[in-house]
Parts: sequence; C-alpha cells; structure tokens
Amino acid sequence: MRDEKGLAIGELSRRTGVNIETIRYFERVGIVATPPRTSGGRRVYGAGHVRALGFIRRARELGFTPAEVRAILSLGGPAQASCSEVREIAAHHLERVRAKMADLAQLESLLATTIDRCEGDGAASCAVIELLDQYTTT
Amino acid sequence: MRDEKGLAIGELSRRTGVNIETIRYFERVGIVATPPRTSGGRRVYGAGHVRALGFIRRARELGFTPAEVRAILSLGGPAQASCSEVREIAAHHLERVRAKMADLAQLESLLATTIDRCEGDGAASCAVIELLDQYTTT
DNA sequence: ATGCTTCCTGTAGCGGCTACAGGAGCAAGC
DNA sequence: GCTTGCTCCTGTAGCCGCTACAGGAAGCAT
Repeated sequence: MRDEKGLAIGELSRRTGVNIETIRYFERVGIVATPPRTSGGRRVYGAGHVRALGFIRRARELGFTPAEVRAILSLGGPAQASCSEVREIAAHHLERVRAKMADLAQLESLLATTIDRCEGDGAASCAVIELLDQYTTT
Repeated sequence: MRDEKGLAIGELSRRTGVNIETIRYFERVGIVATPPRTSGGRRVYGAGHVRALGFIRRARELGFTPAEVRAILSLGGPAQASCSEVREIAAHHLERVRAKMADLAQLESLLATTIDRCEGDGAASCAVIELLDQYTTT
C-alpha cells in the first residue's frame, strides 16, 4: 500500500493533518465521498480524498462555516465547482467577516474606554462591573 | 407571589430574557446560586438572581466566554467582585478581541483581493478555488 | 371539583467533533 | 506456521452550552 493511488486512513490523516476519527466522521455525515475498501474492509483513499480533506481544512481555517464548506463540496469540490458559485459563497463569507469586524471594533472601544476609566481613578464603583451590570439589551 | 422579593422562574425568565430551561441549567452546573423553594418545591428568586442573570446575559453579549463569566461570578458576582480582578479579566478579553480583529483584518483582505481577482477576468482558473485548494498550513 | 397555567424532574437532542472499547486485518520476524 | 505488534474496523458515549420534550404535580380561579 505504498502506491500513490491507495492510502490507508492513517496515512491520509498524516498527510492532511485531519484526525482519523474526524475523517470517518466526515464520511458518516456525507462531507466526503465513501472510499472503496480492500477485501479486508479497510478504506482506501486516493489523491481526490487528499485534496478534499486539505480543502476542507483550509476552508475552515479561513473561517468558512461547515455549511459553506458543504455547499462548495456539493458543487463538486475544488475540482469541478463553478467559479461563480464559489465566489458567491466567499463573498457572503466576506460580508460576515466585515460585519464581525465592525462588531468587534465597537466592542473593542467599549471595553478599552471602560477599562481605562476603571484604571484611572480608584473611585468607589468599578466601571467594568457597571458595564456588565446592566441587563437591558443593547 | 407578586411580592418583589419572590419571583417564580417564569417571571424571572420574562424579566431577564433568559430561557427557563437555561435558568435551570445554570443552576445545575453551578453558574447561579440555588434558590430557596416553596413548600411545594417551586423555586423562588430574588433581586440577586435577577441581577446575576442579567449580568450573565450582558457579559455573554459582550463576548466574554462562559469561563470568564464563571470566573467573575465566583468572585461574588457584580455585587462583591473585586474591581481589579474583574478588570484583569476584561483586559484579557480585550486582548483577545484585538487579536481576533487582527486575524479578521488579514482574512478580510485575503478574501477581498481573491474575490476581486476572480471577478476581474474570466480566466480559466478560479482564484477563490485556488485559495481554498491548498492544504499547506498557513 | 374542575380546569388551566405554571412549574417540577429526568432525559435526549443539536453540531462538530473526539475518545474510547473490543475485535479483526495484515505484514514481518522467527 | 505462528506470534507479535501495528493499524484499522464498528459502535457507542462524551464534550459544551444550551434547548426541547414527556409525564406529572402545584397552585390559582371559578
């Protein structure tokens, strides 16, 4: 099984950095294609699987949600997916990233000024606690 | 039970916006104090609980992790927590927020330029797919 | 007493994995 | 051939932070 065209699951795991259990999990839930088996029942993976797993990993690193990854993979994966559809998914993702950035920026300034107020003087009340101690929805 | 000093769980839920099941869950896992009970076995909440739940909710809205919320509550909650300890937790949180912002900024520009490259020309290969299709760890 | 609402406990589900246990495949050494 | 030792197999249960349900009891108004 040292042929390029037949990897055992452990080897696939090593090459892609994806946990063995996770690979089987991906198969179970339909994220990756079910590989063929040896006569003894062991999974045999090919280059396509290596690519797909690497793809999944990369996409998750880039913050794509599992649902988005699924969507791209269901378009045929990196090999066949249509450029425009993938681009649309990425564009959505970009929007989300930007929204999150805006949220965080607001939060950052709120936290920073509050912490600063607290640090400045040793007044009776703690600005940070006050900040947290109001449950009216923002 | 219309006394200010004795709320049923439903009323507490309504006032704080925290799900009834979640309130009981918080009790089970030790996030909030176990309230006294009526003779019939029903939980009776007071102003302290209202405050604590509101506090938890607010802190979660502000992105504090459950562990951080727990930490602050274990300092005695909004009422007794020490200003400096709370401030330290908040400062850590602020750091994390800033780190995340930096990450997102990088991701944003990567996504934006990649999507843009793809949009520009109808070349053979899709820049977005190429971006995703490399599983070497960043 | 009868209904109606609220509350109680206990248990199971979600997603996205991860971690076992207990058994079988398989290659290599002797 | 047989044992050793690794990898792999299946199935199940655990993690977090909740949420949802079932089946029953409390409590209030009529």
